[in-house]
Amino acid sequence: MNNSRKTKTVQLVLDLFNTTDNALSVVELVSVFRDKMNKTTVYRILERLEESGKLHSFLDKDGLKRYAKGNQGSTSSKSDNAHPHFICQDCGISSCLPVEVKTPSIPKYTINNSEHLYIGKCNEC
Amino acid sequence: MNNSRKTKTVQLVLDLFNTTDNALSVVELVSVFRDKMNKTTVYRILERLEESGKLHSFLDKDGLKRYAKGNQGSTSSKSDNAHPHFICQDCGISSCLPVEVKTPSIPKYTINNSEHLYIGKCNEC
DNA sequence: TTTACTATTGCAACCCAATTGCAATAATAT
DNA sequence: ATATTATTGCAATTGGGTTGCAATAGTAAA
Repeated sequence: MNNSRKTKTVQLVLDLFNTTDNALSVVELVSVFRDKMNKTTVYRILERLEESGKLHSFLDKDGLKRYAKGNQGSTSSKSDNAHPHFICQDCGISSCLPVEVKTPSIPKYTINNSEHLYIGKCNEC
Repeated sequence: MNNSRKTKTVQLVLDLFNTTDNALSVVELVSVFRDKMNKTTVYRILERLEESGKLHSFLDKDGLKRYAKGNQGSTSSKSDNAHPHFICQDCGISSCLPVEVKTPSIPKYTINNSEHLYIGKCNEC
């Protein structure tokens, strides 16, 4: 049996992520859905969509949580398919970069996971 | 003239950072200096030490601000001397990794700054 | 020294992203 | 239809971080 229910609110969130590949901050999402659902609901839906691998998340340079399409792990091998995230210092748009990131091996350290954030200017700015 | 004053509180903070190369979270520092100075003072001293290049900071994977010795920029060429930061998933210890990080060039994107965080196990754990 | 100037600090209040408890609601299986 | 329970709304709370302002204490000049 499948535990997840197809609610209208979840569908709204999925619909939005089907229109963009950008990484959207929870703050934005809460605002976007201001009239459609409760703030707490937004947080919880995103949480579930990440757990099920439909979205992945990271913290941007302001410590705000952002979500984007796709699965970046939740499985053991999170570092295998790690990709950098970009955020434009001018317009604030954020996206996943389709680039391989190779984790350096450090003596005496085991690295299981990595986060890479690039700050700069996008092609629009 | 030098604008910065040698206060007892600043000296306490500097003394602590002279005993370790680790990256300490502000939360830890506020707790450590609980009886010596006010929370706000800790925040402001760290801010000033970073401005003057004696410390540098980053956000860890929980979004907590951490400070460690050294200058990671504040000048224009922040990405030039960027180094990754490590945090142990077991004991929580965090440190700067003495490794070069090369920023990939992405078509149509200008990257001015980058943050790299590795999560894993330190040699103690 | 003593005085004047102002950087620094302490305190209380505040900001805001994120979380929690719980009752009400609405999917889904039978 | 009905029972079950995942999901939601709401209000309150948590916690890292910030701000305003008066009091305090370095520091330079007299």
